[in-house]
Amino acid sequence: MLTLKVIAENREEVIRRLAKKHFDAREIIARIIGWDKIRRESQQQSDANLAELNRLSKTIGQWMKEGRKEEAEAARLRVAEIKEANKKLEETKESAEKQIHELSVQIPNLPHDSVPEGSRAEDNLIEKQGGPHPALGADALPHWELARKYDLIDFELGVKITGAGFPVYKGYACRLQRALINFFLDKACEAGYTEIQPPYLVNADSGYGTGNIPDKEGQMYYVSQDELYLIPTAEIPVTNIYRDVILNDTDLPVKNVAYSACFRREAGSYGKDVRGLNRLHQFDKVEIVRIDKPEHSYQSLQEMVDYVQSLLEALELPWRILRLCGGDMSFTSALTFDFEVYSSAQQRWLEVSSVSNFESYQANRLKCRYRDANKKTQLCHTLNGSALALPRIVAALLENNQTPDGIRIPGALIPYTGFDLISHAK
RNA sequence: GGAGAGAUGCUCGAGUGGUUGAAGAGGCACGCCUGGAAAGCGUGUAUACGCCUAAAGCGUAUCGCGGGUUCGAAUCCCGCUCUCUCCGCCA
Repeated sequence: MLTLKVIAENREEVIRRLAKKHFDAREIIARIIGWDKIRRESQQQSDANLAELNRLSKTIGQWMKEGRKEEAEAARLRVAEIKEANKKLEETKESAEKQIHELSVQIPNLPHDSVPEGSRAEDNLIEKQGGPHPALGADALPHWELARKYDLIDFELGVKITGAGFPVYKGYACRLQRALINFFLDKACEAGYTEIQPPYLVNADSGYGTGNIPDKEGQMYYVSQDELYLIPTAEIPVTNIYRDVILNDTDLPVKNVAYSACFRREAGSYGKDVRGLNRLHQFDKVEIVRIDKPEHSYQSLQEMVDYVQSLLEALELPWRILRLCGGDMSFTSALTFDFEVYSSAQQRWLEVSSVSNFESYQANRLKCRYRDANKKTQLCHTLNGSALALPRIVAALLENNQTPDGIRIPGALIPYTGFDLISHAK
């Protein structure tokens, strides 16, 4: 969330910038500032009272020793009075703090100045594109047909065991997935990321820290017996490593990478969007996370974008990078680049990665700070990106690389798969 | 799951009702010393909020978390969480 300081000191600018996200912040900010006034006033009075109380307590102790009973008794009565008066003040202060907090979490992050205007996915800006587009015949099959043809993925079996959106991978598909995970992890380690294996279930504090709670609470599976959430992305546990942590400026940028299974309820999705591997309740993903100094975070973002691009090029897939418009960005992001891969048989672009700079928005919730060169603590910037999510990569690999002889494996993956062609069920 | 013990600052560790934000040691930083280093000596070493334009300074809160007793709580009482040990179970 935005800091109170930013909201209060740059009121008009905040309102102006949030308009790009189609969020009218005027009223909510006015309310926050109103509560802040109440908060300050009640704290000032309350602190003054407590100061007197502390003074009196010490004096009473002194007087008791000296045997000045009557004076001590009078002071004791005075303390009771102050305490009674302070009760109300503290209640006022606490409720003001609560209001400020509840209102603050409703305000999305400020979009970066370079975020394009727009409200829908069509308004996103195509930043860059590349990769080979295969020339497929009219008889090209979508990946769910290929999955059946080569007995790679059994969607119906998943329905039987669990439900829709939980496919069962078999044989070559499993090898391909393991290959991709290892390939992505190896590449990230080569690029200087430290590998993390995080828990797949997180508590509410962690969900809150990254902004998934309360905003996207309904998208997470919840284990009520233990009050834990299944992670929709490794971003949550990995970023929360740094919750309530003060880093040294020499530690930054922190660069972590984690593979995890991801679980998403995807409530409200339907139609061709969810066909085959396009949208699943459980999938695998390798995620990169960075914690950085504010002045360096946009360079980090660029490095992450370049890195993800290099993965797609190594996989020889047709890709494009979108700079998301204000209306299509997430609540918590300041600048997001989406990566899409062209799924040639479906003839549509599939999102395979989303790389974002959250600036200090998450860090403020996480209380993730660092000590700068002047030993002052200030909020870090957090960034993350998929590098990469598997299912749509698998879909695109199957579709784009289909040949009459079978499905060709890109060269970079062959050392990991141990085969270069999927030509029959296995 | 059952029984017991514990949770103090960057770390270890003292503290069982009164200038204790907290002894002592270690670590770290800076300074002195040295040709250089080590040793030694000295100084410093939490966070949040509020007051102040800012700094300095001052006030308040914080000794796992929440509540209570008391003029006064790290210290007493209650609840919760977590950690450790033993038993049970188990990849």
